[in-house]
Amino acid sequence: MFSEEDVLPVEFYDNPDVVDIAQKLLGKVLCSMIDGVFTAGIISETEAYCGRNDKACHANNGKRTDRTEVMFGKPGHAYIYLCYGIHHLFNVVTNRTGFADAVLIRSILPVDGLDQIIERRTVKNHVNLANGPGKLTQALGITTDLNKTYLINPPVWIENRGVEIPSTEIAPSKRIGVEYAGDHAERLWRFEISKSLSKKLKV
DNA sequence: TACCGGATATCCT
DNA sequence: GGATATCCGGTAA
Repeated sequence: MFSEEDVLPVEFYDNPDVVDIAQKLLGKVLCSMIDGVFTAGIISETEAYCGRNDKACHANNGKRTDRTEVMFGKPGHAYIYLCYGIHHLFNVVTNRTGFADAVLIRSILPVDGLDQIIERRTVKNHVNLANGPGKLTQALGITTDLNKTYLINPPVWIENRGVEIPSTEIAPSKRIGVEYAGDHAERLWRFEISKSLSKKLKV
């Protein structure tokens, strides 16, 4: 359920270092309350996208379009867009107004509403329910309808439940699917909780 | 108007 | 493990 006490405040997102935020989001809990159904999962994989000098970012170097406009707005809002015409991908807008930084959530470990998550995910395999950017939005019932929503209250918000991820348990790597970004694709701006710790956090 | 993408399920060895 | 069909909105021409 939504808790004023645990929700991440906007100050968390109002930070000029998006790579730092991408790491700090690991261990936090992405929550949704949709059609009266509460579901949530521990964020276990993220990617940082910077609005300046980052060819992998949709809003790179002031590229303002209808789609990217939300990234130039206030931190703590959701940037959700359709990928491959099928998948709804969820990002958190960070940094102050005018700076189009965002963190893509790539994977969560389901912790609340497992039955509803299984119901939403129309697949036979119930093992890897939310280990992908398109899978986790389906698991939590998040669609592009929720683009631009403010993530400090329902229907979608992020909580700090006190799970600390030591830096030694964070594995950096290259971002996925951004080959078109040339040399910027080489940056290690993808962050995952180590396999061993993920296992312990799994419900 | 035309191309292509911050991906995934399923089937195959 | 690897290959493959799949969907449609954004973007630039």
